[in-house]
Amino acid sequence: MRERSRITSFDIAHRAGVSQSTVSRALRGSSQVNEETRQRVLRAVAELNYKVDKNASNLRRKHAGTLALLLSEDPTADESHINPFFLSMLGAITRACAQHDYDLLVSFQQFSPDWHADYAEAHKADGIILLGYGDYLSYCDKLRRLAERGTRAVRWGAVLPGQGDVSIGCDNHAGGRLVTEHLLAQGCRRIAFLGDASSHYPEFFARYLGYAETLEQAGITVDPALQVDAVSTESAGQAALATLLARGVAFDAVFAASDLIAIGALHALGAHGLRVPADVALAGFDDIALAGFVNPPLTSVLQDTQQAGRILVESLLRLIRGEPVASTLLPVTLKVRRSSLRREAG
Amino acid sequence: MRERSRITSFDIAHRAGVSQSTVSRALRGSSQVNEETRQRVLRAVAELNYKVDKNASNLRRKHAGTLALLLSEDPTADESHINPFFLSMLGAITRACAQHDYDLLVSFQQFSPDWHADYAEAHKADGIILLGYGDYLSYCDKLRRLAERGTRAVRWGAVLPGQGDVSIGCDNHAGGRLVTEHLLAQGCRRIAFLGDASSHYPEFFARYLGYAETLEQAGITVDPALQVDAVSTESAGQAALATLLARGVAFDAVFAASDLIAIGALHALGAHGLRVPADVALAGFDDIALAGFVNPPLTSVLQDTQQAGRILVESLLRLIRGEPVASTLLPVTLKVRRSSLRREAG
DNA sequence: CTGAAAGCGCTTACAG
DNA sequence: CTGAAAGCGCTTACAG
Repeated sequence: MRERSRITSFDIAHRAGVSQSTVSRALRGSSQVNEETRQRVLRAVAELNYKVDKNASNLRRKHAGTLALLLSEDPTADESHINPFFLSMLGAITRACAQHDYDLLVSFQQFSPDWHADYAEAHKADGIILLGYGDYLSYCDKLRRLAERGTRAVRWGAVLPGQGDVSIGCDNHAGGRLVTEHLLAQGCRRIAFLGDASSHYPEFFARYLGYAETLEQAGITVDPALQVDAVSTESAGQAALATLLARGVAFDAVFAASDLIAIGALHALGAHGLRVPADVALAGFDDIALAGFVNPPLTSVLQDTQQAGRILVESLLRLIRGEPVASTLLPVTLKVRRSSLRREAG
Repeated sequence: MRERSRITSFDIAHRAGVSQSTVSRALRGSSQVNEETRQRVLRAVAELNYKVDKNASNLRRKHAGTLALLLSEDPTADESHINPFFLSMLGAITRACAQHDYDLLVSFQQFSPDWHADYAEAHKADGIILLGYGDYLSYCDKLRRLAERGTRAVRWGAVLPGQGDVSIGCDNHAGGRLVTEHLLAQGCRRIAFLGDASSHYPEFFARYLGYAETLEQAGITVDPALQVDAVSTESAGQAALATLLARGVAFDAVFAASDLIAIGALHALGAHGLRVPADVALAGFDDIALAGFVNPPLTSVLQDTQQAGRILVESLLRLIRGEPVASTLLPVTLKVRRSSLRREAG
């Protein structure tokens, strides 16, 4: 495959006038090597443009030096339209991996149904990061199987009490409250919720619970007719809003469980001649880049993906080192934009 | 790191009652192994849930079984806001790698300036895929250095005559023509171009040349005051449109060199009280998912990312096998949406 | 068709 | 502080 004969640690040893073991020690930063010797080795390495062979090193150390990222999106989602929220996470995870000198292997679940076997067990990766809004219950037993086999895994998602796994997630419940309180403060009283609200989608469900709780505390009865299921895509958002309209119930605000749903809803509202925010206030969740660029700009809940990515990687590395790791619940921030400002837009 | 002792090919050999070499042969699909023996091996593999150790296999075969994807965005781009166009490519590339049984290592250039050394030379990957709108001239010599060291690389980008490398790109020139012809057909005569138009950004430049050529063939003189530099971000698009307005030149259409630029421009137009398409027709390039969801929906040029990803991977694999590989120029399609329809919207 | 053996390029006890 | 040697788990000539 590679025609020019490889430079190995023996070549370095020869050039530096030391043994191959010393080269290895010098390069791995062993403290028990003379500083002058180390410098000689480092010079030879630079001159010959040598790089340690990862396969050999990893084989010997029984360590892959690699984390695998498994992204499982809703089956309904078109693979070419991955949720931008995940892209943002991917960037953060990639960066965190690089900082810890780990490689990142990326895989999309749709393409490899047998991922639990493919990955961690092939010893390609020391651990895996699970990302995705897939049905939670449906992969609970996959998670269990992974754990049984000693595979280290962390996941982005709902942080639920009594979970055996390590989850990093944002405070969806608080996010649901923030949005709902804001909409109430704008004078809205009939607030629709677009998004699945069941234990199959615990993140959406927590947002829904925050919404429902806030309404009740404000003395407003939660109307089931105002909730419509939707997975996190624009088309699901469009469809959900159409369903809502078809029900003929009155509503003065829409709280979409994700920005993609909100953008779909925005589209559908416009198509039905409803103005945002004048007729209907609208808010989403995730604060994807796009949220600030739709018209009107979309009120949303910011999750700090940079921090999330870092914590996912660091938690996994701790797990790999056998250290105790707890789940983490990250705070959220409400980003108010024009889509929900009825007072000004009146 | 991994407490439970690993299952190796020796365990399989023992259980199947054959030698370890036979296990290896059976698993690599060697034709010189008895079908019955192979079945016995396969059964033992299934029972013990064995997986070939990639590190050992790759070390022995001098083969990484991995491709590296290097994404280099504009330095100005916020890392959390990667161009969705690239996400779409990433999906396609991941899928193509999986189909060819290669792993994909992902890296973002901002995080590792010395990528040319880090990657291919560390023998982590058999070859690399370069993705990104970075300054072309500035990495021409990086490309040359990679080639000198025998690194296999393919890139997504402009396909220029006389390039020594393997590039896969879309027909940007044709795309520029399509957009411009369409805007002319809508009755526009003063069409601005937002995007860098120099050899530093050959893709944008090709789009610009298609634009300029079409105008001239229509008897319209290209006015340099109507071109404003912009890299591919929303904020650059906003800034470019502000610059255009500040120049005080009249324009009835904007052709943005990318959808992100177009969306930034759309934002800025709205802020200045200019209606799209009534006052200004607008078109972008890339046809990202978002293009259909902004208001009004954005006319754009579709590049087939699924096909592009597949061809990038297949070209690289051919290069790795030492087969001759040519650059590929992919066709584009104009997607007309409301943002450019002045006739109807007039 | 199958087995015994060498070796891929490292890391790390073990002995000095 | 340094070297000689074993061995990580495979693949693949080599010999039958």
